[in-house]
Amino acid sequence: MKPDALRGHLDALLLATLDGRQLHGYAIIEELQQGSGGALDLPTGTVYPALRRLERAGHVTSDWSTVGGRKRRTYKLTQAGQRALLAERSAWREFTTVIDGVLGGGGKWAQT
Amino acid sequence: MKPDALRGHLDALLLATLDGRQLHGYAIIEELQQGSGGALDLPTGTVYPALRRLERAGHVTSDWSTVGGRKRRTYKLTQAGQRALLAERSAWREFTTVIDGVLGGGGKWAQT
DNA sequence: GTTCATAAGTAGCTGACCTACATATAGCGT
DNA sequence: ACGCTATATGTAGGTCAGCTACTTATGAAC
Repeated sequence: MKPDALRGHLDALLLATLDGRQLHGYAIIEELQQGSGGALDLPTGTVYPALRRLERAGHVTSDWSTVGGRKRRTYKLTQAGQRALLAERSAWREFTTVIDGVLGGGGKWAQT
Repeated sequence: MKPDALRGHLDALLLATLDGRQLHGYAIIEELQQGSGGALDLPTGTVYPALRRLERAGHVTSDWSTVGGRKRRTYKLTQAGQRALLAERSAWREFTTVIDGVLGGGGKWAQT
């Protein structure tokens, strides 16, 4: 998959990954990798700043913990984040519906 | 719909709109607007440069014509453009499958 | 004669995402 | 002791697609 097709949809992926659980950045990356069958291999330089953005936006909060001597910053959704996730999901549905319409039936075939 | 969710998918829309017919830029914009039920309202500053990009890439060719005293640059797909459209369609399908997986079933529910 | 619809275009900005790098600990092998 | 790999977090800087705003031009309507 071309790397920046994600543009504008990364937040949705992160919020969805954090839905109902607490994860740290590194774990989120692995989770997305596995959950997509290897199709999503997000670099840390993409994910960490994105999580900070989400935190600044109030959609997630973070806490530090130490596991096996290593520091982790674990994130979880806020209530605003939950709401944002719902919004992202419906925006995604609308988006795919529109594009599907053009790509599949918006052209010359359209037989209404 | 948030304006730049399109990033990376505009080419697919333009190629699909031109599939099997010749259109000029202004008509493409209107076509996309109608074909999407008003959801897609692309500014000319987005579409014209994109068409030029596609022409540089060899995916479309353009010819000038004059209708009612107004000059139009009409575009049509090249064979490479046809191939590109097929590629864009399958990339789109893959993309939505991956994101749908994460957004819908990639999280805690995944009950495989 | 000015306003609207049609038609095409450029200039400049923004910012999300990428690439590449820096930092640090634990554990393993040698 | 030393280096390498996996784990874990982060920053600096660049790219470039798409956006905003503007310019140019014709024909029709008023």
